[in-house]
Amino acid sequence: MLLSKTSEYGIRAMLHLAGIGGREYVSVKRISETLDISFHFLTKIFQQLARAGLISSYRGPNGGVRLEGDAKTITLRAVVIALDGPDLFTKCVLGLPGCTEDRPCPLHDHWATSRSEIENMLGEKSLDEVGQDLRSGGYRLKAGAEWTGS
Amino acid sequence: MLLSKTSEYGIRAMLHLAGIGGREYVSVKRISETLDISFHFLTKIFQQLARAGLISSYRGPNGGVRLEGDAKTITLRAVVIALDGPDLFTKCVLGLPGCTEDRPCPLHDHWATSRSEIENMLGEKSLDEVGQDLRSGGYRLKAGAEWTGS
DNA sequence: CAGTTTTAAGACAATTTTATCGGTTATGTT
DNA sequence: AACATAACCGATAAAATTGTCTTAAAACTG
Repeated sequence: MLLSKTSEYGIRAMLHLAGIGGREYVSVKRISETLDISFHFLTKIFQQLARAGLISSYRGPNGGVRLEGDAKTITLRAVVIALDGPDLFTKCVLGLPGCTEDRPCPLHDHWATSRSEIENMLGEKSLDEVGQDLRSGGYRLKAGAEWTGS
Repeated sequence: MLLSKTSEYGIRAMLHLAGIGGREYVSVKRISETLDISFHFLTKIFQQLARAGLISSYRGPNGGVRLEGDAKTITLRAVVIALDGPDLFTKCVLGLPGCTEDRPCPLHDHWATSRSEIENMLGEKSLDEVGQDLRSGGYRLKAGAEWTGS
């Protein structure tokens, strides 16, 4: 599995926020119900994202979470790094410590290519852009739903 | 993490066998010591690979495991599928069931590209070819070793 | 101020993955 | 036949991941 459940949920939630657009706070409860994700688990995920500075949160009535700063500058790559850590983009595919150009594993170069392909996929598009895709319709963020942009 | 520990170990062990070349049986104990992998764990991995038909095994003195059939036809893709299952090559990157062209997640197309890149990396080269690379030197399969082809 | 809504945070439980251990069975050697 | 080697197999344990619950703390409402 490429991504942990934590990252899967986190990405879906962040894309959902991007799809909504706007700067209002959205309650985690609401998001968890819309996307069919465990509320308490999602809460923790947002706490991590808040510590990483990717969202801000607000307590009390009409509180919730929202994308922090400019959605144009947030990438999925940053979300994955905040939740799963940077291993996917840095570690040897065979788990060998100190796998470098000098002392490579047999897959070193090949994996470097695949990895940058993945890094591109997650890093080239901003959350804002994907949000626009979502609003244009035709995409979904949960099982069985046609669209979950809002 | 792209691959499970099981697959990481399995690939390293299979590449090791390919690097040795030849048709003799090599004991799992010996392999586990050479590659610094838990013996009992590696035993189980080879059992899975045997059930998948990628290796054959032989009990008793001078027994062990060896690549089954022609090393030219075995790919790392087959090893990963035997150990981790086909999910990496089939499932939605966000874990959404039924994510298809018709009803895609926002990453569907992008992931399809990255995925086939990975599938290529693991599927285009045979174990035999990587084995030759190993014998030519300069690669390693364990932490801290210069070369573990034999 | 009391009560409600909502995130924050930590403890706890379940599940999956990773790893270890011990005994059994097959095979070869003496 | 007795012994050594080595894969096979099931049970167990440790660790990481995933998920749940409970209590706090903050913010609003009346």
